[in-house]
Amino acid sequence: MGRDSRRRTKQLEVVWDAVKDETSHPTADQIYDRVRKDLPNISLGTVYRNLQKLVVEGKLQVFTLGRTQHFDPLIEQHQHFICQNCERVYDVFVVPDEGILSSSLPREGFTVTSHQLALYGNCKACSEK
Amino acid sequence: MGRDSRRRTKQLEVVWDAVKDETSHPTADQIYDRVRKDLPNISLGTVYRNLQKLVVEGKLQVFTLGRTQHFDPLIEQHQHFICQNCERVYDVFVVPDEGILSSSLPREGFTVTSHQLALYGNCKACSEK
DNA sequence: TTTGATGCAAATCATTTGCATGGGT
DNA sequence: ACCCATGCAAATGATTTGCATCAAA
Repeated sequence: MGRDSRRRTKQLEVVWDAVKDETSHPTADQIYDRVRKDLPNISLGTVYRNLQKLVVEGKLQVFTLGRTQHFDPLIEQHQHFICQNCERVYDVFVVPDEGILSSSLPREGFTVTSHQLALYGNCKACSEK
Repeated sequence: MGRDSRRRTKQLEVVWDAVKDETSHPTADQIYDRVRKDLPNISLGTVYRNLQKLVVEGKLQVFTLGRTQHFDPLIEQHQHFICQNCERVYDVFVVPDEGILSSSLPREGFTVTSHQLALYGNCKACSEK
C-alpha cells in the first residue's frame, strides 16, 4: 500500500525544465506555451497534472493572484511584491514580526501555523517610466 | 458627463442589508441565498453587480480565497485568519512591522502602497473538538 | 420620458475530470 | 503484463456579459 509509484515521463521532465529556473512566476498557460515548443502534442491537462505533482512533491509553490495560479520554484519561505501597474511579481524576503505569528495574536485558542504576506505597489521598472 | 447616477433599487438595498452586519465573510452565492428570501426573483447576476457596486463605493471589501470571492463589511484595514480545518475566516487586527511596509524593503526603486497578510491555522472551535 | 438596473441565458476563464489509449516499469 | 500517465473533450465553478425589458428619476 501507499508506495509512491512515480513514473518518469517525458512530459513531467519537460514541465519541470520549463519552471525550475523561472523567476517570473508563470501561470499554467504560460508554461503550456513554452512546453509545447519541445512537446507539441502535450495537453494542457497534463501540464496542470504535472504542475500539481511537483507542488505535492514540494518542488514548486503555488499562489493565486486574482483568479489564476502562479508557480514558483523558490520553495523557501518568502513573500511576493506585486506591481499594480505591470502585474509582475517579485520575490521578497521579509519575515513578519514574530509577534504577528505567535499563537496568541488572533485570540486565545487559535494557533497560527503559516502566513502569507503580499505587498502591492509600483516596481522599479514602472516607476522609471 | 461623469455624474454618478445611482438608483436606489430594492435589490441593492436587500443585498446591502444581507451583508452590512455580517462577520462571516460570505460568498456571492451565500448572499444570493439569503437575499432570495426577501426577493425570490432576484438574479445571481444582480447580486454580483450590486456587490461590485458596494465595493466600488467603499462600503465593502473583497478578498479571494481559493477561487472564490468573500465579502466583508469591515472596511478598516485588517487581516484575516483562515482556519485550515473549518475554513471559517476571522478578522484580525494586526499591523505588520512598519519596516516591512516601508518603500525600502523590496528593493530600491520599489514603492509599497498596500499589503495583505493572511494567517492560517486552527481556530478555537476546531481546537476544542 | 429617459436611461440606469434587472432577469435570464449564454459566454468566459481557469481548472478539473472521465475515459479510452499509450508507455513506463 | 500491469496500471499509471497521457490526450482529448466535456464538465465544473465562479464570475461576467449581451440584450430586451422594467422601473427609478
